[in-house]
Amino acid sequence: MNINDLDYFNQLIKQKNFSKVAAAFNVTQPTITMAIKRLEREFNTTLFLRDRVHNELIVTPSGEQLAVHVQTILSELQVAHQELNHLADQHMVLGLPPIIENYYFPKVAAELQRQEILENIQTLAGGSVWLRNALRDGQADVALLGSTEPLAYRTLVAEEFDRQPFNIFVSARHPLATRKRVYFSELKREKFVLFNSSFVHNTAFNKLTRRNHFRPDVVFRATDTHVIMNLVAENVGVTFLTGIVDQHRDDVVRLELLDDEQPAFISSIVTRTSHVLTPMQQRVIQVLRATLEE
Amino acid sequence: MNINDLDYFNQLIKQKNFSKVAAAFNVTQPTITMAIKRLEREFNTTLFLRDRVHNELIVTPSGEQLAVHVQTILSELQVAHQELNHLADQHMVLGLPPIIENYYFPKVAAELQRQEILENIQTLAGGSVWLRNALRDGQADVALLGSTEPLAYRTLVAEEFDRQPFNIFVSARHPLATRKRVYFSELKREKFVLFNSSFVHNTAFNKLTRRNHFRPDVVFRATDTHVIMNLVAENVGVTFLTGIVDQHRDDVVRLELLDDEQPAFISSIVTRTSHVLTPMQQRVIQVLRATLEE
DNA sequence: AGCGACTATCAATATAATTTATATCATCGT
DNA sequence: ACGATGATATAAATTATATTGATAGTCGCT
Repeated sequence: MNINDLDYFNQLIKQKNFSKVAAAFNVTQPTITMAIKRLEREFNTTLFLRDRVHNELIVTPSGEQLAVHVQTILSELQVAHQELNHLADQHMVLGLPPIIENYYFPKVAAELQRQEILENIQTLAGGSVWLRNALRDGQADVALLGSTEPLAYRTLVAEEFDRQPFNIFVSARHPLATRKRVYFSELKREKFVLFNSSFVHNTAFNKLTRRNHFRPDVVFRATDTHVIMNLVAENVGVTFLTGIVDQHRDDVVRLELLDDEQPAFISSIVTRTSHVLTPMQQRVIQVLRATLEE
Repeated sequence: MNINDLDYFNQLIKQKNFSKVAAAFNVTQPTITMAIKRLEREFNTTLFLRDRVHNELIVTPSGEQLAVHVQTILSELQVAHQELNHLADQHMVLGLPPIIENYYFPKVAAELQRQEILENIQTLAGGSVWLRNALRDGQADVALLGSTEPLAYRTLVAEEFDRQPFNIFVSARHPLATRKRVYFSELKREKFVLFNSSFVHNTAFNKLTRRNHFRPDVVFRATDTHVIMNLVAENVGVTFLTGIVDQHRDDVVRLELLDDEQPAFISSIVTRTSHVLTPMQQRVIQVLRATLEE
């Protein structure tokens, strides 16, 4: 059996049209016909019903079932390709969401540099949700991810290294600036400056607004903490961030939340279950652990 | 890329000898050489180091990494083959450990027969541990499994339908027969008649003996409840079983355990995550649910 | 009836895998 | 040092397999 046939099959499941699949792979239409025939013979079953009456291609239960396996086979191959590329180049790709890159990574980088392995690390930036997929697809080998629940995915191994409460940040000129702690419900009338939706902050924030039954007035969304903090300082709105962000400014005040059952910002070191760590990668992970879990 | 090449590669990882792999597949040795070359070109890397000095084949890190993926790919294909076979034959294979077959399945079978789908079900007997692997490898499509902990495996979905405490059964002539409840520690000096090690009962039993710091005197092990019960009735020893076993005899007395934190016999309906249920299979599972979860 | 959108069939051709035969390389025994 | 042995590699010939190009079949639509 040839991987090509699986590729063709996979596309046919999606496109449901032999000719279009052929075009997509730059081969002629009979090629696809033959490929599917080969698979049908190999598995001794019918995978598609060519319904000429309604002019549509119907996937049989066998076809549906095979499609599931073919998917994992193809993605497994894709991951293998990427992993072996990284191995050949002697580098590893470390996924880092901006917040973690800003507030945890400097410490790590210093140690990695001391051990002369920083040069072997390529970082990949992106929101935690996006990075989780990149990790699954083999684009990244290791990632530091934020989440509001402990990460539990089939294909990933996560090791929690920190858990931070979320805080509210307001301008020093804001009425709440004299407080140390607030209930989330006290923020019903506030304007918010927040991260955009690729950040876990939003999951947590949404949980809290839903629990407190209000629709927040979000006046701006950004992807950069400093932009958000500057807006907060200008009293454009208040924000919702972890305590780990920059606190070295006197024009912004941090307030703790008094609510019970607050969501937490959980940071984890995550790898694929299928990933075999090289000695270099093991050292990197050990540095991550040693530096982050303290 | 050809699946054959992956097969050859997989064997070579295990056997570390080109000629032997060739022999195993009934092909000539250059075939293997070429197959590995193709893979090395495809992945643009070296998979094996041919160490002629020490006359051994060394797997490179890339080789190790690829091996992991090749394994899952091949097993995925194997599962696909079996599943499609079952689909074509319009049957499903239901894994049943003997205890569950005896004490839960009769009810289920009656209902399945009423719905005329019993004929489509092939049962596969075996211990819960063995059946778990059979399910993973595609030999079974659905299984009812016993366990002492909730089942949580990457590739399997489990749905608990019952949880039973374990009980002690003694002969009516036994000194403890007048009691209703005992502590497990009171059984230190007893002789035991038990199931053999392919049953989860053992896991639970061992937990209790360890917790109570004693080495049980096991005088006999069997695979059949009735054999065990007959021996207990004859006062050969006492036994440790779930309460669901046959209680319609007056020569044996059931005692509950008074211990805190007792292990439980958890019964679950288990399927593969990758398995697509046909309408027939869905009906079967619905019958299982309806009959068992009540 | 004829056209358009699909899929199947088949002989010819192109591509790829396997075999057969032989070469290379390192080791071991004498 | 020499030849035998066990292992993998190489190259040409052979065999097997995939793809193409041309064409035919089927159905709906107008």
